[in-house]
Amino acid sequence: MKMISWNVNSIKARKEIVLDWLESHKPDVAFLQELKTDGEHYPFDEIEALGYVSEVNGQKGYAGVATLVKKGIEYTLISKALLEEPEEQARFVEVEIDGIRMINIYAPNGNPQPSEKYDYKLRWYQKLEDKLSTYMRNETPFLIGGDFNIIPENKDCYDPNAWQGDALFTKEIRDIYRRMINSGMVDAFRVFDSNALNYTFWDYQAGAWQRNNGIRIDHFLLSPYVTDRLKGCVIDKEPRALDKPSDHVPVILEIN
DNA sequence: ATGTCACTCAACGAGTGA
Repeated sequence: MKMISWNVNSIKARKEIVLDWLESHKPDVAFLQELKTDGEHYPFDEIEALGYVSEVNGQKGYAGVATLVKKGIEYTLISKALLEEPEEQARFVEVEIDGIRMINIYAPNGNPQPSEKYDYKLRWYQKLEDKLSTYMRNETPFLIGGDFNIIPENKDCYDPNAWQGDALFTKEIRDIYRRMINSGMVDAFRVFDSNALNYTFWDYQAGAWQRNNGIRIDHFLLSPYVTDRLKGCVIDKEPRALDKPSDHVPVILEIN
């Protein structure tokens, strides 16, 4: 099974790029983030024409996530809310396929730090940790993918000094990621490329892409059951070089 | 050279978020 995670930074602005990419790569499941629409501009019809059902958790102009499942694959919608119902920010979709919980997240950015937004990020991640530790304790097979807005380690950014004090790189935030790893979840990308300087995001500003001044903040974490079935995990940098690109690129996960 | 982009609201630019 081929899965992808991609922060598209507006599905309306990125529609053609995303449709073209889906058509050529044909993932079975796609996690999209930062749709920036409540559904009015979500291309349900075009995506269905490519052979996908969309589970959209959207909101107007901000955040928003969608999980696309190829038609013919049986799935169950588990939830579109992490915190409580109804949720004020659309950042979560959970489905189950073949006994595996599949969680699509767009974690809060949290900048500036400190601020109310940073506190919200901490509260949001506390809820996520609670959910995932329950799954680990119960040995529920799961994977979680998306824009974590966490730079896990120094090697996950071009210039660690430039990110000091940023809400993506405080010790407090990196500790959240480390706790998830220490509890037994596996960072799928690092299984195959343990020291590579590969990024998933390059800022639009200051020629960040041309200078390869990027960060790795889009991840797939796997429970032990899913780790045993891991075949591959790669970052596709190609879409970042297109005209009018997203500032993030897709991460591709393959599991048996 | 903080060198960008996409959104909303009520306009034809300012403010916000990333």
